[in-house]
Amino acid sequence: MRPARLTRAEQQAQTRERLLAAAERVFARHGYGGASIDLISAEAGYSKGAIYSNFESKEAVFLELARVYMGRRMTELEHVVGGEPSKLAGALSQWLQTMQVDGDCLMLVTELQLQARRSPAFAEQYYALQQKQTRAMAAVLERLFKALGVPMPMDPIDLADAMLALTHGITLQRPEPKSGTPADAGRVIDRLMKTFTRTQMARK
Amino acid sequence: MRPARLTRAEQQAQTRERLLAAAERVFARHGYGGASIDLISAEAGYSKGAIYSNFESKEAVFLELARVYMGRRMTELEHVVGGEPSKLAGALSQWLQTMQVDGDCLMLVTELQLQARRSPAFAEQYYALQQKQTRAMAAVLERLFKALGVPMPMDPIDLADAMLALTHGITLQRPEPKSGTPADAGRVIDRLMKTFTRTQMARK
Amino acid sequence: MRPARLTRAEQQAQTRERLLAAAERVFARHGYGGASIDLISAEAGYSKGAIYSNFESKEAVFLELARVYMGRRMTELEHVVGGEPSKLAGALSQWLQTMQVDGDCLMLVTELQLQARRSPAFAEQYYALQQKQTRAMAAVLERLFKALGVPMPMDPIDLADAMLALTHGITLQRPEPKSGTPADAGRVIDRLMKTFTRTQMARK
Amino acid sequence: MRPARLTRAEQQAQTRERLLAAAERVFARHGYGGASIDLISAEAGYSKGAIYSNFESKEAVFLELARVYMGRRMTELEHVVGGEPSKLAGALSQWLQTMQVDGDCLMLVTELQLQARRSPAFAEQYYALQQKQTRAMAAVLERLFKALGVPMPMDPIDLADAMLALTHGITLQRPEPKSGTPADAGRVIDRLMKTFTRTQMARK
DNA sequence: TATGAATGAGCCTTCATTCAT
DNA sequence: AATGAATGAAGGCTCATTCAT
Repeated sequence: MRPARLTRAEQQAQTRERLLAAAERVFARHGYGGASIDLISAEAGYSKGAIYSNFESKEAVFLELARVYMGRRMTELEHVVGGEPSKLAGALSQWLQTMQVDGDCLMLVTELQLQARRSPAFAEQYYALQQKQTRAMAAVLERLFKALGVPMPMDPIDLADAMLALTHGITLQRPEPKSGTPADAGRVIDRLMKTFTRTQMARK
Repeated sequence: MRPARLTRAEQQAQTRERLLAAAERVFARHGYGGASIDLISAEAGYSKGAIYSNFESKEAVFLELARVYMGRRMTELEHVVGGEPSKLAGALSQWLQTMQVDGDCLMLVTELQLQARRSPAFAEQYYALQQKQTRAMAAVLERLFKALGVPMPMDPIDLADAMLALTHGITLQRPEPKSGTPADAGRVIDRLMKTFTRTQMARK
Repeated sequence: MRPARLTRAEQQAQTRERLLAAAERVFARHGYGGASIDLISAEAGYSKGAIYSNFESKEAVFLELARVYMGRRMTELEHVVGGEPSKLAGALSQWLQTMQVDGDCLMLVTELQLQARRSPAFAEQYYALQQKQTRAMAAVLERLFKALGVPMPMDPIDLADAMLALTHGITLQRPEPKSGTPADAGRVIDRLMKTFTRTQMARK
Repeated sequence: MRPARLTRAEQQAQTRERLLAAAERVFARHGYGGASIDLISAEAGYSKGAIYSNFESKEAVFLELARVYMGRRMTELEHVVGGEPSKLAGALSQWLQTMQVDGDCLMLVTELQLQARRSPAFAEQYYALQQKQTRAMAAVLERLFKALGVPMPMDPIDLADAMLALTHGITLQRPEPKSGTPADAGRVIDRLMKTFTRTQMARK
């Protein structure tokens, strides 16, 4: 049987993961500039040094976080694509809403995008990840419109881009919904989506 | 006759304006946290102290900048509303494109929105300004759809919100267009706009 | 008749006096380091510039203040010396108590003494003024003991020195008396004084 | 066996002590306001940051210094109380003279007292320490008078207060004795002390 | 590997001082 | 003479990073 004690490698992996999870919360809450190494390591229950044992620098933590976070979102999105056609619209809406429900998530993405605008090195990595996401989203939309028997109103990639931008943009430009209040932004997005599909049908 | 030398009040007004202009560039380039008082004053050609002769604090500079910047955008938008109906669509598109052409503008707005999420005091002031903008935008859209004889696909305020969010979001999520390259994002927005109006007409 | 308007010279003298009075309050309240030129001039109802029109520098204001303040105390003390012998003890006690009643006065004297320890230039001026004060005090004591028919327990200058030091020291080392509460320090000083005179009488 | 190298805790304790020793010198020389963190850390041979690794803030350094310094004086005083009765007067005189010999000590105490007048938080801590000192001093005086068979001329606490105030006050109001010159103030204090005790005996 | 004391660059802010008005 | 905008040198403090333990 596996011993209760973790091996060295597992230990370190665990530390790394905890640090990244803490970094996600702290970067989201305080932004890149406002997040200090001290804050992050304390949030993870470690000392400053632990970060430097696992990452090159503060920026490296951020970069790795970008990879991990975007990867997670991608995985979720792939589940949506692979799901049942009848549940596509709902699952998509759900996926999009995450950003509105989870304020941390919004702030984190915004910080990533700002960083990409500022650091070319970071940009290269980040835009590649984002492009993958857009493509996956486009695939979802294609399946969705096909399932509805409605022609797409524009290039799928452009539409995917627009949907992602809209979701992010509308959430960012509104006050954080008070807990308990339903995120109003979701309603607008859904409404827009329906407009597309319904009016298209009407067209025929 | 007016003296060649500026009066003291004029002098100070000039300094203030130059500082704000510099602040706009620096905040946009480095973000709120990354913009230092030193950087801003140097960019304006003054010493650090000049800022504190004209503003209460760094945050006060940022707040004033928000007011001035949003005010400018509002004035432009009001010109669009007041313009000739036939040129409405073009003028609107133009107005929206500013954000894509001017990277500074984008970064600044993003910083404003982030700050609003972080500082309740700032939020209060900022969201009020933004709401005014949304309303003006809604008025433009109403005039536009009426001129085209097309019913609006949704509540004008929601649509205005969506258009603004989309413009901002799509620009932020794309790499900064290399100078010379046309901003690709504009194409998507225009395409979306046309989809709305054309399909609606088809509906009849 | 004298015109209501002051002459130039009178105007300036008035400004100077007001500035010094303000300086006294502000230096006392905030100490030399904590008193800013802005604070002083504002307290006097003028702008910063007024100070530099009337004094060389911040230190010059302090120096002049020392002269004016010590001069005032000397004048008061001379009134005590010149007064009626029977009222000598009371008047002296009164004079000493000023320091305990007026917290500002205490802080100011302390600041002067500290400055004298730090700046040799200042020291030269200050100790001369203080010596005059001590001599005057010694004269008062001599008259007092003679009036009481009691021999002085020690050299008059030494005793004067001791009394002044005691008054200052005991006030400084106690918490500021809450307004309304009688200054407790006065009691100790009077007690000490009586001890001297009474016990001396008993000696005979 | 103990390693030649200090353990980490010992290292830090050493740093802390050196910083405090440096702070004592610098605060004494320049006063609270004039002592900068830079100056203190440089005097100790460390960088600015070392102070913030060991103390909360500048005021915390000062407060800790007050504790350490007053503690040291208390310990010395307790040795005086516990000493042989016959040597009491001499030891006491010695203890009091420290303030006159050590200019730094004087300035430091004065700064402490000023700070207590300005900061209520500091006051609370400081006056408690001072009260302990006064009580110890009162105990010394009681033993002294008893050993001499002389009744105390007033309440022991009041007399202790007066002696401490006198010592401090007389030193502060005199020019710093040139090195080599005997501190003249000591003579006055001893003379005063003798007056008390001798005259009291005469009384009988 | 993880710790955390120490470093030192950099930040926001204050303030004595200057000088054109 | 008085004003107050602008200067520029500090000052207290934060924080990414290093390194001995």
